[in-house]
Amino acid sequence: MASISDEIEQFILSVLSDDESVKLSRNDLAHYFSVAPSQINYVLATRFNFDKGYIIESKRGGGGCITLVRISDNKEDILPELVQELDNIDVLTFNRASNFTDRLVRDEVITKEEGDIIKSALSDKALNFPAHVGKMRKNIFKEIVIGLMRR
Amino acid sequence: MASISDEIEQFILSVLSDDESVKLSRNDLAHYFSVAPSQINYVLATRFNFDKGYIIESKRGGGGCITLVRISDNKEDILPELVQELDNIDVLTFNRASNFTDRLVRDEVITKEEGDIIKSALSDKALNFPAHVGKMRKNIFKEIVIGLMRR
DNA sequence: TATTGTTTGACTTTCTTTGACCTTTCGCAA
DNA sequence: TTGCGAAAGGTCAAAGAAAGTCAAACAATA
Repeated sequence: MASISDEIEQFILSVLSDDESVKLSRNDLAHYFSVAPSQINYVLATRFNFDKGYIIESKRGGGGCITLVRISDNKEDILPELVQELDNIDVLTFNRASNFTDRLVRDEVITKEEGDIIKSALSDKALNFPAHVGKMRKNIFKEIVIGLMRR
Repeated sequence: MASISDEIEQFILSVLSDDESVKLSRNDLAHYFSVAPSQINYVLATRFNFDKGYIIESKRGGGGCITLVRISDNKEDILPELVQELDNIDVLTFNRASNFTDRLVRDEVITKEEGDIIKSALSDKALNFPAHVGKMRKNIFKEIVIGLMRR
């Protein structure tokens, strides 16, 4: 017995088709399936999350919408591995972040210039604030990596 | 599903084209797009503000109009000016950081890809930690800009 | 029965759109 | 020359239009 969430999942998959991304209207979807709008969030959170290979972006307000992006798995699987690596650690030193970045440059996932930007963002100087430096740097770096995966 | 403000933005960009400035009639624009005249102000304030690299001048009364000027500083001056701007503020919202970044991309100081990395690093998601978000984002961004100056 | 997964709704946040009222400028008439 | 009215544009707050969050209620399953 398929739940309505399963149906919504199938529907979204069908409109996604072979495309790399789709724009969805949360309200329209909810209305179409006669469910609460927040159920769309539930479906996205459970069926189209990062672990399942998707990135969700959205904009609120008038003209707002949800963009669902399928992560291409063949391109660079260094990046998903890196995210997993980051998920497995609690804090990240600048040194380690720097090593990761160098590897991305060496493997031509990013340019040297882009690597430099990342190192700037993660430098001790950039993060000189009074708490949990390691955790937050990890956070930032993870976000940067996720951003790169969209290329 | 672009909002009408997005359409107006695109229209203005198209009439601006490669020119350094363009004269606009608020009333005509509003009438052309069937919106309230003040919506033109909204588009200018959100899409063509100083942070994004534009200056708005206007004259009221009969024959009055709005002049939109694309700031064209020397490329070498953009980054130092930005650092100074950052020194003058205490906190930096993501929105403002995003505007600054867009300008750097527009004026070809950085590539779009590099801009995306910066936005990732400065996103609320990346900085979701429990204290002084604004201050620290400013810090990070300043470091990124200083890093870019070394190129 | 305990746990896991689904559905709903109240409340929040963000961005857009509108309208009422204000200010500046110009041309014309007294 | 002054004053008035029309013709711009400006400001600001309220309403509207999305999407997000979170916890409680409900359902299914081990």
